[in-house]
Amino acid sequence: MTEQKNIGFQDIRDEVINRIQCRIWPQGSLLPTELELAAEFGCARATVNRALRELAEQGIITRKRKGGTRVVTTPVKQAKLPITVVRQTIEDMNAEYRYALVSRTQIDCPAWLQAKLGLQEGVQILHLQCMHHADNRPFQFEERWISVDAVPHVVNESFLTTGPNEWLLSEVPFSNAEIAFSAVPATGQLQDFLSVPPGTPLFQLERTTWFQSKPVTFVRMTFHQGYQMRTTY
Amino acid sequence: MTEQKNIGFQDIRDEVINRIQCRIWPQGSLLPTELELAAEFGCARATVNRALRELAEQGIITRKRKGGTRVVTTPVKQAKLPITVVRQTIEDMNAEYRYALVSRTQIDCPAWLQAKLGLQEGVQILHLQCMHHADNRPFQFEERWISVDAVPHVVNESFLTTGPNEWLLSEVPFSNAEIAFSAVPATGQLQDFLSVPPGTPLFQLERTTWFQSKPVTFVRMTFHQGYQMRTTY
DNA sequence: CAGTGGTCTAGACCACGGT
DNA sequence: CCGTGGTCTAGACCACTGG
Repeated sequence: MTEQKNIGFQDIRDEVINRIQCRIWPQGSLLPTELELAAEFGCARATVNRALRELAEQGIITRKRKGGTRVVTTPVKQAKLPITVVRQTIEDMNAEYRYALVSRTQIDCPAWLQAKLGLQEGVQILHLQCMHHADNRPFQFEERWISVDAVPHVVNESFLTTGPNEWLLSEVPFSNAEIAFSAVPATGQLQDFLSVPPGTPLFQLERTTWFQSKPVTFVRMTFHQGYQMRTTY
Repeated sequence: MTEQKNIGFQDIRDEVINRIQCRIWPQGSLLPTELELAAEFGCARATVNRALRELAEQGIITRKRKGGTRVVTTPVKQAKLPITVVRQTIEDMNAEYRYALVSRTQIDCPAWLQAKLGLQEGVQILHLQCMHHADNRPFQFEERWISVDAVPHVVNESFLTTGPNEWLLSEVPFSNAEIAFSAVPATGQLQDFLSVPPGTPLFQLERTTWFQSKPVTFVRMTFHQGYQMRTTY
């Protein structure tokens, strides 16, 4: 007796993936309807729906009312990359984390930042520079601008012992952001703080953050020489 | 009469997000059970379940049987970044795409690649070098190694007019991959093909791809000076 | 052991959009 | 128009896990 467990939505999902990979359902082709699949697998339509909805979220198939379900022709893979705080990243490497505040000044919003964040004129900005070390070696130089208007009590924070990254995370959680990765040459402060010769290629991450449609902060994080950001899909 | 439409799972999801942002349910706190929420919103438990499941996938809450649903303390944001073919990227910029094959050789698998892909000894590898141009300016230099064992008929492909990226996408769709981003200096061929002075910082993406647990290809894509990869969350 | 989320069902109604 | 997916319901059973 081959015991047949009840079919679950995961079984259906895996079987659909399999049939697509085996070209039983080639790229661009039309899949059976939910009702037909439910009949084939001997389960409720809701179960098939859940399986196919998940695959649609992953971008493997597209679904249209009345149009049916199709295998996409040019899959657009979505790499999910977890954005954690630096301390986490470093501790995950089993290295000792050390934080240091470099500078902290309150300024009028410079024009370039005004434009980037879409702010009014004359807004006050808290400008911070920080260093993050791993096992006493430079790991990341962080330069950050925070809108005092968006987070008024930021002015009461010294940021001497805790980085702005972690403070903002608990203060303004679940915000939205735009991220840009690039390669930049080590110049000015970067040379000194990251201990590299001028012109050294460095990996840089810029992020603009909003909370409920209100600009909160812009940050530029530059990593040590040779840093790699990794992910999977 | 304030007409009250039926509550949908999206309404519940948005309301939960709102309550979390307003600190009605602070970080780390316990949410009501699905049954309680269903009663409050006047809908079925399945509807609440769908809403909360979605938030759990986004990493905003964590759910445990018997343990209940909690707001996470340190949200780990997941940036989704769409991986498309270069041609698509360029055409989306309204630029003219041009592809050129630089070299194509079949070789014994070098030791470093063997280790990286976990291949046997003496495996045959097709080694390709290609250039991708946008409006006749260098955009990306692509260096690729393909396992002949995994995709035997790759040897019949000249890759004179179509890049290996697009060919593999239609040949081995829906594969898994590991990705690494970094900043590298322009050296050797990179200087020439990307028309930059030696040492120029360049953004580089390396990707190893598997199909059904079998290593297929390793690719190193180096972008033109100043390239930025962007995403959102 | 008992409470909570995880999943499935059979049925229903609706919204979109191709024919 | 009418077929397809999108969603909701009321109920059920199960699996995990905290007390």
